[in-house]
Amino acid sequence: MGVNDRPRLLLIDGHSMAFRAFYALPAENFSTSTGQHTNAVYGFTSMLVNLLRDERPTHVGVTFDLSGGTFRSEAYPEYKATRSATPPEFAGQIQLIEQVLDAMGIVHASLTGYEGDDILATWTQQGDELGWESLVVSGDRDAFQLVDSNTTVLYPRKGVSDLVRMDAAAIEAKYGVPPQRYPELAALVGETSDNLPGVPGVGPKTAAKWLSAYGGLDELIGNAEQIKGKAGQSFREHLDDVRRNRRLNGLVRDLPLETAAEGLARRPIDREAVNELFDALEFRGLRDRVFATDEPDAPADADSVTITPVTPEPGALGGWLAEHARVGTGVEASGHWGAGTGDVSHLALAASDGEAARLDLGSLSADDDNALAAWLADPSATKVMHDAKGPMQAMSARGLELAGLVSDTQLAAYLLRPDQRRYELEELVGRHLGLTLDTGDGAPEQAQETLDFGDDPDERAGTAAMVRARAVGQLAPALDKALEETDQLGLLRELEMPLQKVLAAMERRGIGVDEGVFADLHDEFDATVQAAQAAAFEVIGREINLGSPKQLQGVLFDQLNMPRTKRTKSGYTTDAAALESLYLKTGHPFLKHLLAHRDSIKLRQIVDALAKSVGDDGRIHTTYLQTVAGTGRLSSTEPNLQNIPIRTPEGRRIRDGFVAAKGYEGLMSADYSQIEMRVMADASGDEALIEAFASGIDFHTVTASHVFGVPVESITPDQRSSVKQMNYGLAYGLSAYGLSSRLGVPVPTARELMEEYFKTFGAVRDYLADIVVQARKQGYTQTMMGRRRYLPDLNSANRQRREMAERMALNAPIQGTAADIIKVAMLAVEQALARAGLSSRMLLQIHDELVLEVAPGEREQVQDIVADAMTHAVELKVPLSVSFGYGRSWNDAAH
DNA sequence: TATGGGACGTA
DNA sequence: CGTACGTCCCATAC
Repeated sequence: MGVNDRPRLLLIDGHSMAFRAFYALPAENFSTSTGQHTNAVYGFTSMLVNLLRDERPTHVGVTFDLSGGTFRSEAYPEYKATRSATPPEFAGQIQLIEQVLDAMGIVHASLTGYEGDDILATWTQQGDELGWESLVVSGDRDAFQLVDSNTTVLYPRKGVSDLVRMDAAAIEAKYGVPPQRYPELAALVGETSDNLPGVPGVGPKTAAKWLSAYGGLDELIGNAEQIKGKAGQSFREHLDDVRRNRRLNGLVRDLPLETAAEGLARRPIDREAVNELFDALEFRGLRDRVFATDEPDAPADADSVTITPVTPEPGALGGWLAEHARVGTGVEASGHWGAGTGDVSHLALAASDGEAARLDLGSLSADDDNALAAWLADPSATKVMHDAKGPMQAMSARGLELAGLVSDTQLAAYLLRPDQRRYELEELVGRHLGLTLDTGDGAPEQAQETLDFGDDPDERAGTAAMVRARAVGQLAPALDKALEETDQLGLLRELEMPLQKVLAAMERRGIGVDEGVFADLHDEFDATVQAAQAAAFEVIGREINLGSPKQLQGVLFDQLNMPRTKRTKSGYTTDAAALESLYLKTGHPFLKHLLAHRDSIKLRQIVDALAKSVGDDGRIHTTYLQTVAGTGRLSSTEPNLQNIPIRTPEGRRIRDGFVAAKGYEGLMSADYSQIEMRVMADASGDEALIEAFASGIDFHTVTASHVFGVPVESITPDQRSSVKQMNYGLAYGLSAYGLSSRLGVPVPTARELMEEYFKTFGAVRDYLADIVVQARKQGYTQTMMGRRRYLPDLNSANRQRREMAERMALNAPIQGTAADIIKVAMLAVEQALARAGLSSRMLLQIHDELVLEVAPGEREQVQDIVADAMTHAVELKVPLSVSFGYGRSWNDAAH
């Protein structure tokens, strides 16, 4: 339990500590992207975590005040009446703190008519009666009256982390009275913050002297006449105030509470809830500190993942695999991987019967080596892994083929909760199996009971790897079940698992580059950067860092006195749109040079990053992330090949650097036309929209013709452009305000356009509205293929968060269905190319586009295959249309 | 030395 | 005051 066996009660005055945290941390530095301030939540939680870590309480309770009066304000309306209104940044943070406490399994309480302090006092009293030790954390000095030999107050000296221990001796030393007399002293002196005036001319020193001399307040009052001097006179004149103060500052110790002290025992943290909440609060570092408080005392009722380690004799591996590793074997690879390659040094295998082996791939006998390779390649010997794509690359680089991988627990966990930031095996095992994962480096006394991790670091790593392999093996069926229950098992097995293999292949292939192009572009962009910078310096007569928003603001708004732009968290924006508008207003040449500098330096940076990422094989190998996008999209990293410039002519030239390499004849680009609008047409069943797609006429023109009620031929470029913005904005929850700022027209004009649009495509409006209604009711959105996204904020009391969630809800099924569709198409392309025996291959996916490297003479066949795969990936109420481009480089393949 | 914000590239 | 991402740089806190 702790150093002694006595239960230890930690009681926190929630409001007072939340306020301290609020003023200790700058609100402007703590807010979510939705605008909710979180400084008090962060500070409070951080303090709580430190207390749990340092004080090791067995029981924890937090109290809050309720708005509205208490028996004190009832008796004395002026009580706390001078307190200024809570700052708007504090709004909502108490509720968030309560959510944090709920997720952490900590009881919190409040009671109508009473203050949080009264609840603290009641719990302390109960603890006292049970012979427990209490720690009361409060920034309110009234709490000092609770101090006795069992109870210590932790009083914040500065901020929320610097808490001073106020025990009886400390209070006596500071105030000259024992703790139980502290409220008597306070009654004499008064408490400004509570608006309780004391006796004028009487400070803590005099008050302490009197109380000591007479032995208490009652005795002092009884002898009021005897007190000499001005102070004595003042005291006699303010006796009623003193009596009132004493009545009000006495804490109530016998409240009828829902949860008594015994009910405050620490409970395990709800990791899922913490993750979800901290995701929403955009807390990162704090999460692990919170989880760390869960560990030390938790394993009591949490079993560990266990294994029976075995070491097959040389030559006996085949036999062991045949006997034990038949189905559902957990596999954990050790090694390194990335950029489409890697190496694996060890494999830990955990059979479903609990036997586990760890194999050093460098020292296997020839027989065992063959047996392992055959087992890995055997599709009927099913395996499960966690985050398998990297290890797949590493195995592949060793010439090992992996077949029969039936689940990846990271992918499965992603489908269950796509908005999670991390999918660590430890957490999944805790959440879905209620087990802990002993890794051998923590809680050794626990581990010893089940497993001997040994002293040798290699041996410990080996045991940990086998445990992880076993954990994966146990986790997979649990996740399967959860996916089954949400109708997403097919997504895992038929879509994400096969796609993982395809992505691995694409990463391995990489894309060919012409490094000379990048070198030339670097020089060219660099020259522009230098020229623009020199010109900019010339204009303002000094040299600054043009990349520093702060220095830029100094030049624009102080030196040049330009009108202020839109506010950011720390100053005024200097983004391109703002600079453009400043240029329109002022015509100042500095802005022109600055914008040119921005453009060129960004392009140079992109080119340099690409040049640096070219591998030894002269190709760039991105890594696709399959579990990060909340909607089901892929993302691309190191380098990100999904954001290579295309909009400007200069940027587009970077695509000249991506080329078909030796043995291939060209790059083919295939992209879906307006796939999201087609998804919307299908999902909404809107006849006009379906008809628009069926007509075969340019989509934006034909929708514009519907909206404006004029023939296609008379649609002006402006009209087409407006409706195009509208078409694109629809899937994002565009508002009239947003549309107006994009079109550069007044809000009413934008609103009219929207109304006209929805009059024309009424079913689209109904569909979009229904998505939100359904999602709010169910708690999640769904794509055509059943991919879910949970959006708890749809029911948030915070309008900003709620509306943000509504836009996410609108977008998720549309973007997500488009993502599902291209994933299906990718599987079909990969399979059809292989089946046709072609050497051409798929290299990149950019959300609605596929890039392929085409072998000589295969162009036509490849295009047919890709067209068929993409257009028939799914059957919609409208045709899926794909446009193709072809050329030596990615730029030449534009269409 | 890590972290967050601002800015900006893509679909 | 449309969604979904990743990366760079600077400024700030540690």
